[in-house]
Amino acid sequence: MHKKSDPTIHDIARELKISASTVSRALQNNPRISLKTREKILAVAESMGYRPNVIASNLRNKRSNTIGVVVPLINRYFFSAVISGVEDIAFKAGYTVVISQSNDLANKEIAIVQSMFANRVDGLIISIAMQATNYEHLKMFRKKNIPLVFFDRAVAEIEADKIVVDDFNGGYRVTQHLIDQGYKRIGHMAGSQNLQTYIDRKNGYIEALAKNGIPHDESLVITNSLIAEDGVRAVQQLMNLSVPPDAIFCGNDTTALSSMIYLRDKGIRIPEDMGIVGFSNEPFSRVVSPSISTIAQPGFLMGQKAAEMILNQIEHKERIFKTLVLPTELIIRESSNRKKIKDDQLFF
Amino acid sequence: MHKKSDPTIHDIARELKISASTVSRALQNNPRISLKTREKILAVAESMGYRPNVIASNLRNKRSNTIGVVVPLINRYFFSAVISGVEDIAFKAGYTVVISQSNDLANKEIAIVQSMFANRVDGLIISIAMQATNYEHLKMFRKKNIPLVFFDRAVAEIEADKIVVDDFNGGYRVTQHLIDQGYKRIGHMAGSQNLQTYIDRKNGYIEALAKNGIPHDESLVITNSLIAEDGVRAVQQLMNLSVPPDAIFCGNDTTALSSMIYLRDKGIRIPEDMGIVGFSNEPFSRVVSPSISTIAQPGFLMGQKAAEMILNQIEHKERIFKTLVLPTELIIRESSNRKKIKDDQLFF
DNA sequence: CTGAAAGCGCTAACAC
DNA sequence: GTGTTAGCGCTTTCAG
Repeated sequence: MHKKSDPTIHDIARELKISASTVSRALQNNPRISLKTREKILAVAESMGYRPNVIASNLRNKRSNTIGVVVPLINRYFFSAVISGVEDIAFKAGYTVVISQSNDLANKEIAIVQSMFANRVDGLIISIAMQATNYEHLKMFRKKNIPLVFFDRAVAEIEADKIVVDDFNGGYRVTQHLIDQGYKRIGHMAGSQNLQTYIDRKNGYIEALAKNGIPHDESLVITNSLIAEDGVRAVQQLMNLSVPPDAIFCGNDTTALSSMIYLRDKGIRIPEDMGIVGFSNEPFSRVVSPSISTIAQPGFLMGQKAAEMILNQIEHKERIFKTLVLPTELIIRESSNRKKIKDDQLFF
Repeated sequence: MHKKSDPTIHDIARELKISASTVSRALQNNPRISLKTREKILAVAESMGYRPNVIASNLRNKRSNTIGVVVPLINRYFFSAVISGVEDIAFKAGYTVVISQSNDLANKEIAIVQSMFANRVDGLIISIAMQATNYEHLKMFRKKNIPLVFFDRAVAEIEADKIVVDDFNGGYRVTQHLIDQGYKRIGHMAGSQNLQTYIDRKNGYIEALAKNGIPHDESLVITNSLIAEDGVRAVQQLMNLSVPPDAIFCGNDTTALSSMIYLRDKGIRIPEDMGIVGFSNEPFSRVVSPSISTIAQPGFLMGQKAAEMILNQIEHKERIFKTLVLPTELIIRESSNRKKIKDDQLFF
């Protein structure tokens, strides 16, 4: 890794003709070491360019001072905001954060989690891959009692700290909002029903319809992976129905946008002829035209909370698992606001 | 970290009444171990739920199998794309990636780099903080001969592998394009002139003006931190000039967008009255209205290349430092295309 | 082909 | 207040 010449506590000790333990203690500000020796040691350490070898220390202490974070995609605003929040808290607490992305693939997720285990992370913060169906790799973490926190996408059958947004409520409010705007036939583009997140969004949608006495029509619900192309395919399918919808609650902003572009190209006016609402409040949703109504999820906060939860488990051996449900916010923008009830300031 | 019960190679050895060294060798597929014993060992390891302790192995091997990545902001499309590229290559090569963000603050960058050194990363990939002015912390990496790769924002005075985009050419082409579109008085919003990146973009701008016989007017150039609010302030300042510009080459897409919104609110038509070009091809730039002309930087590719370079240094002790300049691409969209010479497909 | 032994750099009883 | 010692889990000579 480096030149062999990296100084160790033994080098410092030899230089000062004292023992390595004294050096070790001084470096940790152990009060048993006299101020004088401590200062001498610090001075020599500095002059030799000494840097503690965290690996050795970790081995000895049986901890890595490292928190693992696994996300489906780094390269997505919501997830990078979460990572940013985790990093913020963890760094301040003196932890290193290692990040990996599963690309939503079960196999990559398994490999990552095993590698993190082998690296003896002190805790794991994870949002599971859409494709995952088997959770043995995560159960192992639980079995070994390694702190585990799920965020956004949690596994119901595993006991752990969980932090999610209120997807049900989000789905409910989106749907209610569309109804309030006078839309009569509301479709839904749902994400993988393996994930509670998307189940909840859909259930919120169904519940809101029911509460308003609107019959639920399964042909208006399309389930897919919510990438841009899926949005186009789904909207095509919906528009081919004998009675197409006049509004669509899209499972995320990506599909909301791709649907919107498709519809616009077909000459369908938004929000006049068709209402569109997304989910996640991706940065682009406020700046596209028409701007996209959506549900804001507090990503950065979620990351901070997840980090706090895992630090709690790590440092206080907390063993009562909590599920934290963060509120969502309905942001009404142009794409669904045909009654012009409010105007979101189009600005950063 | 875990329960004490994590099995080690000694536990496996005891179980099979053989020595730990044999187990170690078998686990590494050392050919000196007979197939029979190897298989027995693998079977027992599997049944005991053995996972190698990478920390111990790293200590012994004096390497961490870890690559450090430092970015100004995780939560920015370009940087998260780079991270994604690094992660892609590093993971395949069996390395762990640890990521930290400097928030563009010099002090945080120093703390991060020192922490990464203490963690004995095998190499460091970094894009330096805008606020940084002192590079001692990075020189230390060089002195210790730890592989170092700069991407996007490099330090000229430090010898290392570097991978940048052709910012000069990018700035040049943006400006030439604006001239070709018939804009006569072109302003520039420049980023911190501590960073070569922004110096080059500005120099490209100046050179293009010169080549076209347009005198360079310093009052048309505003230097700031290129956050959204800076864009607004800068455009206000430019519009208050006795002869305001009729086009602005913004240092990034964020300021391009905020300027555009400000101008639109003032009733200035884009691109008719004012041409706007950004830089970086943030995802939103293609979907806003008008869509923003910009320079595409291949983030994911850059990350992959950076990872390849560092692996080369780590594994082949490569000591000839290269600077890789990736080409940029001018993407002409609505915000500067008043001659309608081409139409970028507004789609994913 | 397998084993014994030493040591990576640090920490923490346990001594004095 | 400081030193001695053992050991974290793994790898790797060196022997046989």
